[in-house]
Amino acid sequence: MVLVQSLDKIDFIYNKLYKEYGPQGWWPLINYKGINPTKTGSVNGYHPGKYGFPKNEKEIFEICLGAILTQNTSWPNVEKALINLNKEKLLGPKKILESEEKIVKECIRPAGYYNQKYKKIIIFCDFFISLRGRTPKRKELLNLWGIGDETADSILLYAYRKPVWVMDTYTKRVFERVGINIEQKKKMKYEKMNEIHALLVEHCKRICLKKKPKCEDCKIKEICLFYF
DNA sequence: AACCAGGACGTGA
DNA sequence: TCACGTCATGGT
Repeated sequence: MVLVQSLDKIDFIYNKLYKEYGPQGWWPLINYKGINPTKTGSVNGYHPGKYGFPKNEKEIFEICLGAILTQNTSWPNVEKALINLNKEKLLGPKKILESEEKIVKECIRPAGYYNQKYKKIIIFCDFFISLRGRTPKRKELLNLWGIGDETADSILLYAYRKPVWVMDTYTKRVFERVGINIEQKKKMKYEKMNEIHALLVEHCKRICLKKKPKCEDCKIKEICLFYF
């Protein structure tokens, strides 16, 4: 116990969850499906243990689009939309802008909110082209209609490999439970930031954020303020 | 068959 | 600031 408390909580969580779940291979890319046989319903595993993604502009764009499409939406639905777009050869900003509204909306329909998300995507395509390959600033992303804190940080972390925290429902949940002040989050190298966020998502899906949390199976319960 | 998913925005208090 | 309604499909 004393030893645990003396360790940094973030490191403790990272080590425990990594040992339990293994590398998660985020962000999902549709051309790297199913490499990792481990899964929890929504995820097939992608490129676990490899942090060299995205490898090109197309993959960067795909991640950005996925980040928008997955707003309040389960990943399988997003994946359907991305596969549809890919089939229509629309996984590129210019292609989408040149395409008919009807076509694009039909592709992204499985991801839900397709009217709103179409609008968000069009705005983002414009912005993405204007970047000409450079990394966007967080404020620039937030200025875009349809991109809030979480989507912006997801894009920065997974599309542009910036070591930032994505404070989504899952991360907030664990931080709250183990008593990590979200104002004093520790920054680490990109690879670790990438992995720990994915691990927190996996942990919440399996254990912490289920209707009835499975606290008995939780590997980090020793530092949980809600566990007795 | 309700419930909810890797949110963001607009509105009114 | 903050609480609430809206947006929509698909899996459990």
